[in-house]
Amino acid sequence: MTPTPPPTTGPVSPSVSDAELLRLDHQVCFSLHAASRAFGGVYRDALKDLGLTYPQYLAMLVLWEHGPQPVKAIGEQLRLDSGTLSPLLKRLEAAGLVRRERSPEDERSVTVHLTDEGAELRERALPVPRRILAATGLSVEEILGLQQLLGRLTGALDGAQG
Amino acid sequence: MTPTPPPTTGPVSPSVSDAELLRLDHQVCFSLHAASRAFGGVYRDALKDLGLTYPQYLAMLVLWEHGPQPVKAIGEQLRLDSGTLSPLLKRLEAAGLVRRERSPEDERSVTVHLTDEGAELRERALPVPRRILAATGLSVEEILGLQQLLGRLTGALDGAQG
DNA sequence: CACAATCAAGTTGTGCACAACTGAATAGGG
DNA sequence: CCCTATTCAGTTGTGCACAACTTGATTGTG
Repeated sequence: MTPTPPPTTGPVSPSVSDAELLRLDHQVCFSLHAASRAFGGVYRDALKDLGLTYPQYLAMLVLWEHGPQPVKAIGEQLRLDSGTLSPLLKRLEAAGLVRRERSPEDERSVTVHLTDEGAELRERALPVPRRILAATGLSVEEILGLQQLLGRLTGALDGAQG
Repeated sequence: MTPTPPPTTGPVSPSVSDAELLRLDHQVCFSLHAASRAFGGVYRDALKDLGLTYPQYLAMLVLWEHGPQPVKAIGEQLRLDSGTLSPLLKRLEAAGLVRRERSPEDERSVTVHLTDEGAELRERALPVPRRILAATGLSVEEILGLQQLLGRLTGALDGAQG
């Protein structure tokens, strides 16, 4: 019955129709979107006691792991620009967790430091990941596989546009 | 003050320290977050010509697939509440793609219909998924596997809290 | 019937994401 | 040395996500 639908583009099996892809696509993009927001919900609960949002927690992870660094470096690790980071870091500063200082060598740059309070918060954050990992219901192996696949995916998508 | 590493939860290998998990966790949550946003960027490009954002496209997919339905039903399929959907649908209505009508049977409910213009937009959206799929650099099999894993993940996370 | 509980959609307020832009500082080329 | 281009952080504006709340309709129970 199929008079061979148009072989529009390269690597994708051309035996699948556009109309079918519109549904498959629904599933893929939606699955990722939903998973990301479901993660956000679980983190919201886990981080409530710490007074952090999920992206604020990501920023704190960077500082806990790698110490004081400029806004730009944090942005590169989280793939966020200053339009997102500037207000986020100001909120962390208002909460007393970080300090922002103009770099003396380069007056354009602002270095973000942990305060004592911010450094101490790490202790209270330590049990969070185990809680999250348990909530995923996945094995460590599956998590690692997912991570690797997502890494490849992000690399390809970033390369395609952006 | 536990000298023994806490056997806190069940399925997670207790041989991994909290400190290591704090880094693993960084990778997992971050990978998903980054992948989701990378997807958003590619969709942004692909949907620019259609004048749709990514979440607006998701809402249109639901209407293209399943026809007119109440706001609540759309919200259940996209896992979005009225706080997100109400303004989004108002923007789609302002763009002339949908119409919203109070249901005569239940005056609380608002049914969302496609306009002719909204229905026609589907034709122009047909090539989008193939473009996205190509940008992922993944095979259809990998996509399906990812989808399935993400579905399990979302189910577990939604069950854990939310 | 009356009235409390529930339900749908919408509103408000906070925070994130990102494009487009501003302003100040620095680096580089003539 | 000057002047242009680039870089970094920040600001503005739009849209999404979600909690908490409001409003009006419906349902259920006494």
